Amino acid sequence: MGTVSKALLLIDILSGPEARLGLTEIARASGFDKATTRRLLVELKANGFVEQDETRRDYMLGPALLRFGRLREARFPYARIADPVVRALAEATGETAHASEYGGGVLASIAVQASDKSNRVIVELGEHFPLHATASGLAVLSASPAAVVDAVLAKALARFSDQTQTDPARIAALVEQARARGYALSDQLKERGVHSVAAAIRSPTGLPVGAVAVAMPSVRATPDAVAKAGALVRDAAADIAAQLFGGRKGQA
Amino acid sequence: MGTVSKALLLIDILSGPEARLGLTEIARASGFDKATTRRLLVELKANGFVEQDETRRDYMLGPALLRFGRLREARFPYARIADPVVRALAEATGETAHASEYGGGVLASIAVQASDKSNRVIVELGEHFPLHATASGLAVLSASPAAVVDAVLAKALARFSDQTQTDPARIAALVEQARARGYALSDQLKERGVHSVAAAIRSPTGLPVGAVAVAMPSVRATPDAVAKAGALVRDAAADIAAQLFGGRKGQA
DNA sequence: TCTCTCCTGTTCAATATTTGAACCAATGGT
DNA sequence: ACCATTGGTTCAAATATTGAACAGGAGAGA
Repeated sequence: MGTVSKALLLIDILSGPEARLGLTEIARASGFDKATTRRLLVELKANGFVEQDETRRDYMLGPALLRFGRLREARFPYARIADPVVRALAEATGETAHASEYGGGVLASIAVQASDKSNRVIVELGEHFPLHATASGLAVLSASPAAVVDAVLAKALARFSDQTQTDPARIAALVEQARARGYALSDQLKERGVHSVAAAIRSPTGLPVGAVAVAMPSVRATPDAVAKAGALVRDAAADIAAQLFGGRKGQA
Repeated sequence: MGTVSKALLLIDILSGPEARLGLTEIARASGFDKATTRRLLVELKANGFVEQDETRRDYMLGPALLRFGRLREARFPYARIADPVVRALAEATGETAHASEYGGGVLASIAVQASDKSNRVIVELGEHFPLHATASGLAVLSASPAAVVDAVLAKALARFSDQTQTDPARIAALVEQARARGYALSDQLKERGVHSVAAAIRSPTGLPVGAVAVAMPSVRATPDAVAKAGALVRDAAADIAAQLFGGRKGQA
């Protein structure tokens, strides 16, 4: 693992549920030595990627991330385009809808609109979606080259619920179904009681840049509701792709 | 210069005016060897901080930046708070207004509202403000400890216009005036014909987290207009600080 | 088609950086 | 007063980084 990846892992750790972490906590979470962790943090801090509280001495995400993030968004307006589509999707289905972006091997939510029902699925902004155990992940895999799918299924098959599939062949079958159907399903794969429907957002080259999904409590996941959501997420994905890549010069 | 800083410099380069750059261009811009540059890029790419076009082979800012930037913003909602204040400021003065964030030694714009006059000052989102030659920079220095001011004035004194001050003592005097006045002025320091007025946004510890500014063409920078803008930016800065740090547990 | 040029990407011995156990000082709880 | 835990520092040993030279491909021009 290169030094750069180590530093970026620290940023990842600071993106966890705890917004502010002390040196020792970060060292523990990363598995690096305290001295190493600190040197990395100091360097990240000097570049504005993390910020340190003057008095409490703990660390948090820095302002540079916002700056670069805004620039990225200005050049590739994923969130700006996905946001309204996600809101419309939540309104049309009455369920929680979200869009995620795929990059660097991770799929993470970038836009969320919660359902207004009292029994609803909660999705956090920035939350990671394991590729093998979420509808969004399966959708992304269904738009990825076979080599990538194989590589993913060869390793990361964490178990989240008693419904999580961990057999590569079974997951490959789910991916294949998703490809044929145009959208992916997750029937409580990651969490009991949650049923998700997702479609991949594809670049002009066909590769996935992310996914749009609707997540509903299993009790409301009737075949009809699922089919309706499936058609809607497929349209939403196509809509986002069209807006992202529509009138522009080629983007990957 | 540590490895991490080198990698982050590449991100900085990719934030330049050219959104997509090839390996050789990035190597040239950074001054690193081609092999080094590539290794860093590959590692950044594996973490989603840069993205590479599959066919053109050139590099651009990656999706992870947006993800972390949104998280940063969710935890420290600088842009969300600054945006409306900046818009109000632009409306009240009829001039271009902007807010910038300070971190990692750089001060960069994070919110901009252009004047609707035809003769107006243009400020780009993400644009850097040299600390010694802009009103925003002087405002930040005026809220910084003397040691920091000295360190800054000891090195970076680039010349931008024939009005740019490069004598540390002269700049220190401007900083002192800004401190006494509560806002800083830049009379064509960076660019001929541009007059700016800025106030620092201070955390509860007194340290600057950024600045708010109004930038007007010199022809409209009458003493009255400047004084009015000064009072407004001072209020705007206090407003933003109050909202940022108001009802919350201590933030740096 | 051949050649020339500029590009991305690779290799490996020389070199500079990173690493981590042991250390210090400070703080807070008992 | 003590112990446990924190942030931070040191320096020889271990490891990752460096960069000149190289390979292969794409495009331009003759």
